Amino acid sequence: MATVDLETARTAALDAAESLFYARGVQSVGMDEIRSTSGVPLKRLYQLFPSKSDLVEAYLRRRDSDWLTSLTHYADAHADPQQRIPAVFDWLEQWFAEPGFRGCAFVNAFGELGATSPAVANAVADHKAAFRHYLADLTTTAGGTPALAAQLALLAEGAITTAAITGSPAPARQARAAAQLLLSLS
Amino acid sequence: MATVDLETARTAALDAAESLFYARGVQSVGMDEIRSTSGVPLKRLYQLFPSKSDLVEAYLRRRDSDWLTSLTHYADAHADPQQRIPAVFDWLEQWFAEPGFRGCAFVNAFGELGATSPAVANAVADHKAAFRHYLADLTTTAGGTPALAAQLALLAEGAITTAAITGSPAPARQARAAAQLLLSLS
DNA sequence: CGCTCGTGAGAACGTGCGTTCTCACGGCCC
DNA sequence: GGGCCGTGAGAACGCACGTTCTCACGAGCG
Repeated sequence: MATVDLETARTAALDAAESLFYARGVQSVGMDEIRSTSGVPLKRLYQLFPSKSDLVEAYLRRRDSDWLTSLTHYADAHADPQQRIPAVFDWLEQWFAEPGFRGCAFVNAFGELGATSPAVANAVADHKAAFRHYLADLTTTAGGTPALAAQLALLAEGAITTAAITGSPAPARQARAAAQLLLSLS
Repeated sequence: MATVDLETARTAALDAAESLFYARGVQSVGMDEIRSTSGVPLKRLYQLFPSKSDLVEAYLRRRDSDWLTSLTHYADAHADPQQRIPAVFDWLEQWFAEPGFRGCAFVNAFGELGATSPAVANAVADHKAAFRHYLADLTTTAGGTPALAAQLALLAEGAITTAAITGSPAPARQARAAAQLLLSLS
């Protein structure tokens, strides 16, 4: 029966979309390449995602949840709330050092499509809001103010962008040091 | 004589390219729209810029120099070196509040084309390096270390991205406050 | 005055790609 | 076993757009 693999097909499509869109940008990847990479025939691709924009949005939504899940698992593993914030930057450093790292998928998508697609702009805004929200939780748990949390978010954001453009994971350590300093003042 | 307006045509073309590319992204603006907006006929556009990629690169190069010139004029107007660094963030805040602000043109271009065009990736890297270099000058003049300069750059970078995505100029003030704190520790 | 050469306006060409259509195939139900 | 329906593979369509070509025009020169 075919309906069985509907979910697997969806996963395969999203896997292909994620690796291709992230590596090369949305507009330089055609639906045909999604098809050949995923093995999901075009017809079913369009059953699952009525248009390319739908696939793009689903890609962003899934990546949002995966990314944040991975980060929170890593940081929350530290029992001491004071150590969870530096751990965020450690996690970033590992991410930056991964082969194929090319910055924040959401920032990239925003630059590419934010001006022409409100759906993309919203997905990006939601992702960043979720990240700031998580950081705010960590910060208040560690005894910091919301203002500090906002500053830590800026450091992380700047580190991601700078690491992408320079191709070096060093910004993670610089941001971590600044975060520690700001944290120690509160 | 036609050769007279070669420079004016070039300027008009770059003006149109800048406003259109920045507002909507490179790939959603066609050469024909550059033509109609600038008034420069297609033939001459292709004399000035043999391909769209050349126009894109020229757009980035000119914006790099204009952007940095505007920033340095603003910050260097402050006699006290200690005040120049906060002034950078004041300048950012004014920029963020401008109508049509849509983040850093270079970060946007990187997300759109960085993976497929080395020329764009290089232009972006050069721009960010120039910015960091300027900030490093300001920082050492104010008695800070290179490490501090790097952290200030991350704050600025994060503020730009966050302001773009949230549509609010508030990140400039948050980054300014963090910068002042870090500066006061050195 | 006629010839030439560069220009401007816009048509035309080629390609890439999002989306849809064709058609033969293979299970499933009566 | 025979019609029916969904499937897979891929061709086909339509459009957008980068790039080039056509052609009529007007200035400069012998």
